[in-house]
Amino acid sequence: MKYENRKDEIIQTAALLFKEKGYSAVTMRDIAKAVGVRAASLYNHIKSKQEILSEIIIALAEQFTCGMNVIQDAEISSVEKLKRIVKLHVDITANNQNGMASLNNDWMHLEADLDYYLRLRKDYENDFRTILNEGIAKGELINFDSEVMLFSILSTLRLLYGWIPRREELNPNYLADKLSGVLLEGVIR
Amino acid sequence: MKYENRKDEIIQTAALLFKEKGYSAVTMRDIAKAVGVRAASLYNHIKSKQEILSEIIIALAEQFTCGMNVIQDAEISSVEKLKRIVKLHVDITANNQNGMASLNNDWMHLEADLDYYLRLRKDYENDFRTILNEGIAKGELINFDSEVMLFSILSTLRLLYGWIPRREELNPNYLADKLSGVLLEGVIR
DNA sequence: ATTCTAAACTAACAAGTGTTAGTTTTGGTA
DNA sequence: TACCAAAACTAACACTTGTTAGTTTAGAAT
Repeated sequence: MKYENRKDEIIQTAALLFKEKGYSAVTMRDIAKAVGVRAASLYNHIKSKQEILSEIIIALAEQFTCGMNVIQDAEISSVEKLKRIVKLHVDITANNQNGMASLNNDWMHLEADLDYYLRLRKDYENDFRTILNEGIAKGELINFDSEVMLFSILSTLRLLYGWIPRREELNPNYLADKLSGVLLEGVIR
Repeated sequence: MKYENRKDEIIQTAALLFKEKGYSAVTMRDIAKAVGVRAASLYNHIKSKQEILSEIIIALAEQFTCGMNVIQDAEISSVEKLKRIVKLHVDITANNQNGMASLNNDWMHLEADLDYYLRLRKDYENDFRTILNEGIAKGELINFDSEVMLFSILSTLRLLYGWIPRREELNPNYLADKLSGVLLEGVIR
């Protein structure tokens, strides 16, 4: 059972098209054709093109917020928290590669939900920053510029969506492990 | 002297708008208004909207190709080559933040030059891969999955464009140094 | 068999798209 | 001053956009 219902089918189909061409370049007629229906029929299930984008992005942003809250409250080392963040990104991305493209590239086309999205993203980044600074303070992490560390790790995790699909043979646990290794331990012997 | 001529002004202005909303969401009338002119007047300087995108992306792609060729031919260690790649990205991005957004997000809207762009990108990635594999073979780099290493480093470098502008106080040498540190040596003490 | 509702359809809209044709303005050179 | 080309302008084009109105179809419940 690939889709829960027609609305879900429309949203998932749209997410695929948004990933390939971006939100603005995809028309309601494109989505309709991919679903096998006329453009006007889409409006029996969704309110607007905007609503499709919002449902894709907000659902994902809330998954990240939720996952981060769990990690933050766990009583584990800072390094372990970083590993769980990597795992969080790998898991969410593996389950929704197409939607992650919209989250990364089309968030600025949100209208009603733009402020809400920006708040979620800012909070997420602040939580991430806090974990890094705690790790530095406790001596678990090298005392590099924590902004550079945040940017470096997060940008890799953000582009996972365009990379995972090409290596479907990999299971998420293996990938999260390897990625944690490279991101946290570096590449120099 | 900010612009070489009016064509250059149009292209740089367009690049800024493309970064903010994406190629497809920016209209010729948007570009014209930002330049301070009517849309039809743009066509005295450029052939089409497509041409603007091509000039932005291809110029940058060729800079990377050129830079990579120099690095590849240098007689230096693999680690030193990686550091020079980081510097290459920092320098090009610092000089063209807006254009880098198009290179990353709007390349799929290229038409005539799409194949050429894809070839340049593929060659660049292959050269990068070769440097990593040589480093592993010579024992300079940890024997991690080289595809994971390639993805991890390159994805960070690709998103520099959205991050550099927020820290204009940093000079490129300092940033390249810090970034090389985190990317190559990791963050764990 | 009849009813009814969800969901498909056709047709059309007003606004916006990239681009062209033809005309006027501008500012340096003869 | 007269000229001329570069570059601005106005007006319009053919087409595409998201969306709505009104109608028909399909299939489950009575």
